[in-house]
Amino acid sequence: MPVPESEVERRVALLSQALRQSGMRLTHQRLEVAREIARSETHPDVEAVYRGVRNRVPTISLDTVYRTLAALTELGLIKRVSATSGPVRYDANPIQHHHFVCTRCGLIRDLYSPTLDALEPPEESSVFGRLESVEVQLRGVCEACKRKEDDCER
Amino acid sequence: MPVPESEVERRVALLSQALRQSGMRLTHQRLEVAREIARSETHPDVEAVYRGVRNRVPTISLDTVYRTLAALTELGLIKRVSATSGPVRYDANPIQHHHFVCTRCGLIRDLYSPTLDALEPPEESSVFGRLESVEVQLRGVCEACKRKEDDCER
DNA sequence: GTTACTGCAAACTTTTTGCACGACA
DNA sequence: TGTCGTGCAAAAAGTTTGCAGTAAC
Repeated sequence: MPVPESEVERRVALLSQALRQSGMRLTHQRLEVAREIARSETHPDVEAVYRGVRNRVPTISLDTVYRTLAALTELGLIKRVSATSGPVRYDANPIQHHHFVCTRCGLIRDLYSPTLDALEPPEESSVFGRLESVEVQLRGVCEACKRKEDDCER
Repeated sequence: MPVPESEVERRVALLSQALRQSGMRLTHQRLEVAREIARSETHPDVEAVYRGVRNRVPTISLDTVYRTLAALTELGLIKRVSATSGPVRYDANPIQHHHFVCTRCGLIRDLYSPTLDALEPPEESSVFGRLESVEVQLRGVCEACKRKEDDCER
């Protein structure tokens, strides 16, 4: 089931307005990238967005899609599904735990919480397939990055 | 605070035993990669594991570290922190929601749940920094991949 | 008319793969 | 001894950057 056209346009309007307000120019390319991602339900990667937009803007470059998605993410208008960018990172801690992830620098800290461990996945999630684990990700800005932000504002 | 040496050795023993049981050979390189990741608290990427192991096995190659970590992940002994590997994927759905992620094929499905939305992050998580969002990730094997597995077992 | 944005090309980073030699069981 | 694993090298995949022309405001 696709996102209804009215909802798509509502999202595009939000994205457009936010781009404007942040001082960025609302170019044809950015508008169409925004429309493509607003319409998507499949959590596309950059390449997939590029393919979609090219149907309407055949001359757009992959770089522009990268730059636009990065800008929208920076403004908090869209999100990366994986919390961190860059290389894959591993975790060998076999004890049940959760993560705090800094969206600025990628810092990851373990979080132990019996309350979170006890979390019951909703009934309906079984339609997706066989569940193997539940992980809660707290996303935010770590202390170090907070200090850096404060320093810059002075 | 480092992982206590006794806990490290316990984890290494678990990893070694599991490697053996799966029919893989327990080489010097694999043992040291296992030790390095068991000891780590920082959710290292492949490069960082490589640097650590090289102190003890100067001739090990980066490829071997890649292959060993991939094998340990495949066996479910360690986990990637980001649910999916491969290119970064985006989400433009502004409505609060959570994700089901297939650990085999990377499929991501949105999950709406007022119960999960209402989740209160534990008090102590505020020491990490400023919290901005909470996302619950259900990980497992999607219906399509389950079918593929069943087909192979016949 | 300015200034920011785009497309192109090249560079860089991260990850994967083919192959011959060496090591584990 | 046979087979699996390793290191090397090269390639592939994903992402970033500098620059000159172009378009938004």
